[in-house]
Amino acid sequence: MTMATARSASETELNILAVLEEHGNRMTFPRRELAALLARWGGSFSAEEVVARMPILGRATIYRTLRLLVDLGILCKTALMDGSPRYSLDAVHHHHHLVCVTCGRIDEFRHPAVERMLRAMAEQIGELLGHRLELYHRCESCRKGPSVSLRTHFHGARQHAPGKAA
Amino acid sequence: MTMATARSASETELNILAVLEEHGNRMTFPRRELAALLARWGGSFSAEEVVARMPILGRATIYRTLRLLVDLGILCKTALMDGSPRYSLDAVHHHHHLVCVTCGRIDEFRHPAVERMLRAMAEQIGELLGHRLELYHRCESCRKGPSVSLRTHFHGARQHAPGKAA
DNA sequence: TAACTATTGATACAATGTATTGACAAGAGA
DNA sequence: TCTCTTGTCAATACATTGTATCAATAGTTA
Repeated sequence: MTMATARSASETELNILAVLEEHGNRMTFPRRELAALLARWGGSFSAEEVVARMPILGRATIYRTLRLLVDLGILCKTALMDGSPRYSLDAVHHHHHLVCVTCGRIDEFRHPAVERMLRAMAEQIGELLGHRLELYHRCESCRKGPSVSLRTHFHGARQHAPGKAA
Repeated sequence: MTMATARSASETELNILAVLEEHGNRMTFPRRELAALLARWGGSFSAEEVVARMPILGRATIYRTLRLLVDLGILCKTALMDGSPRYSLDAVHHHHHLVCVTCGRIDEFRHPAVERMLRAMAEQIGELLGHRLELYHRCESCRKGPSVSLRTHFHGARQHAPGKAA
């Protein structure tokens, strides 16, 4: 299984700014601030967590910028098992997600078995326009240590539950 | 690829009521009404669409009942490519989803390639607690006829787009 | 039938965004 | 360098998709 390799925060920050510029976006104060913040973040985050850490910026600006970064392929928008959205840096270009149900940690991975499956399905379907694959587990530190839960209350409907899936 | 086989609406309705009862739930007016409605629906639907067609019932009741039915494995909650939730009847017990990006039609399927992939990943990860797999395409009728779009405006972030995925 | 309790409906609120709009500032051209 | 155009911002209102609360009610059982 190929896992994403880390990049330094400042390198990531410069990369974000570069991609923004390449696509003809202006280099504004909010975008610089957000690039710096997200590059340093480490792990996954919700939009509101970013809002809380950047009270100088307007909420709408933050949501707009997150969407822009997702569109540019800089961020990934993934769902926890309960469906609530999380953002994370997109290190590898095409990949899938390994999401910890306890702490919300999101790892990117590539695996031949997944690629094989997608090729097989594309052939069956004829026109595969996109896909969504998330695997839920408990990460190493959550399996050991006293698990720090991500949120008090998990709401919404779960996806395929333990007994049904895998 | 194994596709789900249809069941008659009244048969489905009785099945919903039976499962509800088996789990010690009371047979109330809203539940009977919703069982009848959903059994006849055909295709996928949003919670608000159900609310609109059942103005006699309270919104909270409808959301509560949908969640109950998802928990009981009668309904599936799936996401469109833009992330917006859709409900559909769960015909096969363990399955995956083929979602039409144009009309929102959701088909269930099972495929050995997917099962193989899940087994391989479970072995790698050690503890696979759940997964989410959706494949996006355009269904047969949307590929032919003048496509009737599901909603005017698609908002939110897309998942892996054509160029990136598959 | 009475009593017990799950369920309902109304309402408020939470999470996660998008649309609108007037103000402003970044960057292009003179 | 100055101005002008236009993208961008912040504020705000609103949309979508739910959940929490709580008094009233209706299913179920004794």
